[in-house]
Amino acid sequence: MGKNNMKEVKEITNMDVDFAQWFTDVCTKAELIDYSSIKGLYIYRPYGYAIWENIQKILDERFKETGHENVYLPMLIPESLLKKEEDHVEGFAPECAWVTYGGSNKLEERYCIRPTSETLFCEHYKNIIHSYNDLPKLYNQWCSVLRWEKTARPFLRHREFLWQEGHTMHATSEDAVAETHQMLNIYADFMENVLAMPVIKGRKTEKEKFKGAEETYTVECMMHDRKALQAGTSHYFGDGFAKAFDIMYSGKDNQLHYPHQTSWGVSTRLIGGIIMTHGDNNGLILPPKIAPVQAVVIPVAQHKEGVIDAADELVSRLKKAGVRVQIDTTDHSFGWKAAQYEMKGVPLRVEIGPRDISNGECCICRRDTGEKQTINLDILEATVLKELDNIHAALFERALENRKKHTKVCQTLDEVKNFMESEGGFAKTMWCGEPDCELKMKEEAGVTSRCIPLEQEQVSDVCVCCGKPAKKSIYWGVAY
RNA sequence: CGGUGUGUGGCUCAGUUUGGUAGAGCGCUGCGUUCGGGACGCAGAAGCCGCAGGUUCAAAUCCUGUCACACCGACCA
Repeated sequence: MGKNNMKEVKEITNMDVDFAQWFTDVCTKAELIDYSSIKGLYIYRPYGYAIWENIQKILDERFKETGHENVYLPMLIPESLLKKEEDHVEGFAPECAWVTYGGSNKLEERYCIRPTSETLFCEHYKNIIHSYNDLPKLYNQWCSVLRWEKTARPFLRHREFLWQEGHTMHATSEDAVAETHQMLNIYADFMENVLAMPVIKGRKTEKEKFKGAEETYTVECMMHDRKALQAGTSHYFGDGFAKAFDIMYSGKDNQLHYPHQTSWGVSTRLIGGIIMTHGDNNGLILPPKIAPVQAVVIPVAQHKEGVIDAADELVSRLKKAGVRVQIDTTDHSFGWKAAQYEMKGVPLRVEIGPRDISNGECCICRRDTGEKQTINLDILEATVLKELDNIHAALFERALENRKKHTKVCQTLDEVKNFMESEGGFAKTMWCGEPDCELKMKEEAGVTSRCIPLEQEQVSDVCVCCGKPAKKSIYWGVAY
């Protein structure tokens, strides 16, 4: 192992100085995103979109393995349809964008550009669910949705963003609850084992749950700056929507029943999570499993006889081994290329120059640690594959360390306040369950409840806020 | 939606106070020398000064309006 030869990139803001600026610098300089002429509507550039495609590919496989089918529903929702479920419309109406003209004619009824598709799925389900034989319906849709947010940030808060939304209908509440948990677990597994982002699985409080849901489950992640990111959600709806939309099926008992519903989703916000979990002052660091380019081959002194050929040989060998690999034969200097691919977070850099060629070697450099090793060409594929695994493990470990280091068990509100003011992170406490206490935590300590973790731990006997007996443990933090 | 700040070649900005030929660095293109951590020389291209009105002989500069972006709040995947 060689020494760390990386040097800090000048063009991006230091993350310890201004994390928000560092984040936007990475988004634009790593060529993930560009601004469009409308606020909150961003252009996903090829490199950024490729990350999303890799996320899609892996998640889509897992959805299909668990029996889900992809569908596509319209992008416009008639106002009357959106209004059918009261809580739901109350939650989304303030941020809807409306289509009011068709050509040059004003429409009889205005259409909302979907902010989410529960209502459309319900309208459709009403048509196709009649019998217990029609259940379950396990549908998923990959699409974009529109929410007219007041503020916008790349990946974290778009007005239009890409996501998947699963919408399922089940004969019994038990089945629906099981589905809700199954999908939460798929998300958690995906985030940890593919994105190398450690998650806390939990349930949202009444205040934080999705409008119209009976229960909202969440996977919460801690970013490098110790703020929380809700990385995915899974909702159990009970039969509320079914009742509002009059969806019924005949059971084996020849009686009419309401089906029970779920929905679950993750969005391109995950990319924001990846950036803020793994990135450093040299730019992006991509988890190998979703990196569009897993290894970049850089020929050194490429004008010299045989160098490009030797580099091409490495590329085709790695391709054959299943590695997503690229070569850079542009005229930029070696140093420029090294910095460039660090900025873009490519997990491994493979260097080969005249000296290596005569020794039958090449040099491999890890993005996450900067460690370099010179290896015999015989073990090229094995080393690259092994190092990609090592990088994944190291990224996960580092993120987990960060979360552990900045999670504190607190007994009193003052303790939470001090913790948030001094270092910040997740405060783990007991909570009595009263909304008033939750509100007070926000007012006094500036934190919102992140989740009631599924893995409960009795860290005290009384509520952190009011001091009354409490049975639930809960995480608090500042959220994105 | 409130507070603050900013809009000038692709990027970072100077020029605005005091109106008078559109500037610099980086990047880009070409040629040559370089090539194991952001190389160098020479030559070149590139701007309706965010947008719309107004004042003036004359506006990047003054006035009015508007749009966008950034940060901080309130709201949110």
